[in-house]
Amino acid sequence: MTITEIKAADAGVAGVVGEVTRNCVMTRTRRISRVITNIYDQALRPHGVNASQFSLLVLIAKLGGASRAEIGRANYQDRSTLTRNLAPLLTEGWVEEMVSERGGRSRPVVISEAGRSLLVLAVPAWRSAQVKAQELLGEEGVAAIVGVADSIPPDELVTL
Amino acid sequence: MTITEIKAADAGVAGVVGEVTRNCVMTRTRRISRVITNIYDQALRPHGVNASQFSLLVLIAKLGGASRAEIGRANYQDRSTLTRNLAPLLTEGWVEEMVSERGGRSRPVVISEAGRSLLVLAVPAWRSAQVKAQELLGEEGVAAIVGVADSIPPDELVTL
DNA sequence: TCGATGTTGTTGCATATACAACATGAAGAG
DNA sequence: CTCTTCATGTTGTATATGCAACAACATCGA
Repeated sequence: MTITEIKAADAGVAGVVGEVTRNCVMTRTRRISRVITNIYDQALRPHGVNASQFSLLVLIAKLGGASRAEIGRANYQDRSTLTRNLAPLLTEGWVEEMVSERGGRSRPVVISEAGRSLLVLAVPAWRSAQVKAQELLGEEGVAAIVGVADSIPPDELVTL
Repeated sequence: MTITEIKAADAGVAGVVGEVTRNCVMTRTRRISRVITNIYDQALRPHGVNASQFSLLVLIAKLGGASRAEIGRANYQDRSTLTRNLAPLLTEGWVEEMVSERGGRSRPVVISEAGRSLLVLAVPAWRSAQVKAQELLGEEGVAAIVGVADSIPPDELVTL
């Protein structure tokens, strides 16, 4: 490699770094996710539940008797992730296996009485975190994030 | 618990579920993060690098000789997460330990020649994913996410 | 009825993420 | 110079995340 080529390559790298740094929405999306998740984690910690678990529990309550695969699709998560994220909720007794009416391997889950109690007890902490998050994101930011999330097509997960 | 109390509790839970479902920015932020990350993961896969790693490598290149703690702060990540996320990059040889000038336990890292090559080779895949992501997010969505991410205060991670 | 096909759940593997606790070393206070 | 304090990096633990491969079950076509 000649000096010229080395300089060209370096310029190439610098260009790449600048382009990605200036524009990458993946980097920013993940960054926002970490920061926001942290806010809710802190607020919910006293209740022994984390952000991801609280979120999943609400979804399960909303869907009411959905299978793992259905929950996964509703939440844009892999089936296997769902199976694993469900484990702590089952251990804590916030969620229960249902007697599956629908045949197949479908194994629907429902929120338990303990789960409902947790939601009611922890929702003030969620509200507090929500306020902080809204302050951090700003009005436009909140509107944009809600708008974007609520308009993701149901089958957007490439694999699944 | 009387029938009345049960109904009240149920109404309470339904209210909580509705409120969180309609408004939670944490749930949405995490959802967006999963979907967007997936897009870049797929595009970058042929190059043997994932979204998180590509992102981190660019950051390391941009910072040029930053310590783990500094990289973590720049990326709103815990120190320990940085140490661990660095491992695959070191294994692949995309990043190298520097001879630390600054004393203390500071252990700065730099991008290697192999790392620079990877960036140049993989950037077309990144661009392709970036286009897909922009289509999914929409112009406003992209603007909002960039604006939000770039305005997070440097010390926003509660713990750190 | 039987075989092909598709869905569902699980498990092995690799990585991402954070907290708590610890060891190390630097910098100041006295 | 010593003790305190602070920043840094690592490790143990727990969870989150997705892919690949597999097993189990349903359904449909021939």
